Amino acid sequence: MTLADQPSPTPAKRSRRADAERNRAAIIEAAGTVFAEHGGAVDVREIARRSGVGMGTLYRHFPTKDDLLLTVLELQFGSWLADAHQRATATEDPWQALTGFFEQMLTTQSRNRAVVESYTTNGGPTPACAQRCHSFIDELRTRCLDAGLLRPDVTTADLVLLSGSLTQAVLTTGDTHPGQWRRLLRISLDGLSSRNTEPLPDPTPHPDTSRKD
Amino acid sequence: MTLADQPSPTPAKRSRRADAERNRAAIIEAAGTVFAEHGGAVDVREIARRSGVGMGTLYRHFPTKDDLLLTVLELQFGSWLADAHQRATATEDPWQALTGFFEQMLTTQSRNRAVVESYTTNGGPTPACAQRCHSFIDELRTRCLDAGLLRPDVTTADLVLLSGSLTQAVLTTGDTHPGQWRRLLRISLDGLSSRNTEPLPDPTPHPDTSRKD
Amino acid sequence: MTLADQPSPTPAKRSRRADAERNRAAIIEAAGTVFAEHGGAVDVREIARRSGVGMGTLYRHFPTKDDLLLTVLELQFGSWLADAHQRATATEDPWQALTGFFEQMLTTQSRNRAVVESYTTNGGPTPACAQRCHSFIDELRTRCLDAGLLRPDVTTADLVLLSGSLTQAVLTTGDTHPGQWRRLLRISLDGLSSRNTEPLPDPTPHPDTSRKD
Amino acid sequence: MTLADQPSPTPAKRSRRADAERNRAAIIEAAGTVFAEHGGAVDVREIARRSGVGMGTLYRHFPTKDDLLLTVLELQFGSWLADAHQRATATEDPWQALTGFFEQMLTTQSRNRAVVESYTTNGGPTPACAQRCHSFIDELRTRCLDAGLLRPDVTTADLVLLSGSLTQAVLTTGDTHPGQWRRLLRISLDGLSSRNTEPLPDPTPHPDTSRKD
DNA sequence: GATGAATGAGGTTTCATTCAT
DNA sequence: TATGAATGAAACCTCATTCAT
Repeated sequence: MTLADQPSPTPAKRSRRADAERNRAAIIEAAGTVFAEHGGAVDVREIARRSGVGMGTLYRHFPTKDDLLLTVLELQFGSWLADAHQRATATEDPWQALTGFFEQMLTTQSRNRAVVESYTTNGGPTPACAQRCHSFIDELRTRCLDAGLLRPDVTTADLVLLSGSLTQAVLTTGDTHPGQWRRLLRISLDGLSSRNTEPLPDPTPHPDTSRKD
Repeated sequence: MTLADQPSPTPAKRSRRADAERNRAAIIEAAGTVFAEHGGAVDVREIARRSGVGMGTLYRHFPTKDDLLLTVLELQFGSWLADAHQRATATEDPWQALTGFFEQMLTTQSRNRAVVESYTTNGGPTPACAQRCHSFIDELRTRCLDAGLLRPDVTTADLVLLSGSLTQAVLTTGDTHPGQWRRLLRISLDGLSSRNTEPLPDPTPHPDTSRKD
Repeated sequence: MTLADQPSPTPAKRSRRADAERNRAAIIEAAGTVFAEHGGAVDVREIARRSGVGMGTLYRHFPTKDDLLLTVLELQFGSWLADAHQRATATEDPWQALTGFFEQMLTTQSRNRAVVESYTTNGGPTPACAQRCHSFIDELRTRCLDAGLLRPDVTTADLVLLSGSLTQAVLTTGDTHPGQWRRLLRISLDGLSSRNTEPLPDPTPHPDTSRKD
Repeated sequence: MTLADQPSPTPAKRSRRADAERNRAAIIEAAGTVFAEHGGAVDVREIARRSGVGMGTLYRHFPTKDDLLLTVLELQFGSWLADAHQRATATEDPWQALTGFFEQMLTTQSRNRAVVESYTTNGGPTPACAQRCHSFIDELRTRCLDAGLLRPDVTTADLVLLSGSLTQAVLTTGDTHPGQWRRLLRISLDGLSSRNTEPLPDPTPHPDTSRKD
């Protein structure tokens, strides 16, 4: 594709690999779309059809439907996180970085049923993904805290939970009220700002301070 | 089969009715539990087993699995809404009423997979349910607005969306971090308070300010 | 079908069960035939077709293809062993009892691919079956030994192994040379008789008496 | 690809041939092992993997899985028979020759699932193989008969059948009771000896002397 | 009206064979 | 010519729904 393309010294073995790789990419792309549209319960055949390969090819690349789903989710998650990282690094203002992160996350994962399902079922595509996401959000949080912009007792877990929660909202309103989630995001961000001085409730509430039932 | 079969003057038809009603109730109760535990994708047989009736009986009362699911969701939703109404009426302070509403909603719908799924898929169990919920929340909003406690441009749709969004968070953390969602709720409520003066973004963004794609 | 058929006092519940039982029997019968003809690797659909039931019915009665196979084998084995027991008890002469046992076994299991496969793979349909068979053969052996008719160092394991071995021979010649296995049986029985006085080789041969490779 | 590719005066075509022959040998060797271990139902890929060639190469040499299986069986059978022949020729004592033949057969074909399967399914790898085996056994039989060591009415078919039968026994006990089949062999051989004077039953029993069923 | 067995389309996965490189 | 990815027809099994009793 680039000018530097080796015209002939490439061994034959390579060209086959390229074809397989193209198929693999097609499968992943199709699966990404289909899973996003219909969730993880779709018929595998739909993916095979959409990617233009036979069932056998699909199962050669991914030994199990679940493997395919996980691979797709991890890839989507990975590329999203990479993008998020880059944007955050490029943004001077800590609060802007945090805001931008949420914006991008919700824009990207909007309409992706499989991703939202994964949040509901496993708290994220994969434990590893969840961990990476946690680390990244922790950076954003630290930056905001150091700048005195974030409520001091907001934990990373709070922000992670907020992400998943908003993701759900985006999916819900995706088709009908496209822009509405931004309002919710603003509300949440305002609630996160250091202007709010009251401490957040203890995650493990004292039995005497909580109501009976 | 014998004459003694009808011990009371009640005609046979009526006793059938009572029996049928009891069955219907058993089915609904069992379905409520099972759908809440496993989501809408459970095997119908599990419900028949748990309710102690045969498949035929179940399908006599509910012609479709989906009918059963909807009925159950509507009933659960109805009783929840009635309770919410009563509590709200009994609460003087508008803000307390709003807060209590969210608390109760999230406490009740926590761990109910079917309800959360319904928010994701259809924005609520039923259009009718969504409408009733909307109306009720509108009342709470109006009370808070009149008392000057709520951000003036918060719409009812915003609050409804927030409900669904938080519901998701509750389900996610239900088993592992039981109390954490209360922190998220506090953050959101703080963001809703009238202390926040900046206007919320327009739900239907102007074409010139939004990006092309 | 017979005159004694109860016209009505049979409760409804019973009749359903009877139908199901008839289906179950039909499945077992069909499976018995099909497995015997084609071995354990046949398509389950063939069994469903032959028994006149749908796939679901088949899988309601037997949760797994393997369950079905095992059930069929156990039943066939059980009825065969019961018959064998009865015959042996009815036979005075110990040697005749032993002979008759082999005759009946080989006659019955002739042409049954699944049974022979089970001997090859697991040494019998089931550990339990193998055990019962072992016990029964042990009785026969003891009777012959006590009468001084059997080579004294023949073990029950030897006889069991001989059974499986001959079974194979029967299957092989079943279609082409129907009666030939009887000659083999006679040869084996002659080899088992106490006329043969030389001791049998030790099952764990001494390293010095065995050849190098 | 370069001129140096042809170090010897042999034309390129010939080196191809050599390569192809090496591949064919590798396939046969691997297939022999794999079929012996797992039987004829193994995945063809396992053979390709073990032989280090691609699927295409495999199918160029053997147009069908069954062709490969048959070829392998014939070869194994051929080399086995050649060895058997040589040993028999080298053995003076006829009875020893017969005994040695069985010993060698059972030792060699022990643990070879494909061979045993072939006996069950087709009475041997191939009609041709069966024929050659038959001829060879016939020689052994004649020698023993001439020496007056063998029961006079033992046919070659009897001995062939006995071979297949014992083969099965060997496979069955191969892993668990390695030496036991030798006891069975001894019993059979004792039954074959001319000490046994009673005539063997007629292979095609007269309808009047045989029982009705 | 109740029962639960029966149905069969549809889902995931395997594997002998072909074909583009 | 060798390669191994691609193919797709089964194979096994599930489950919403119907129906005979």
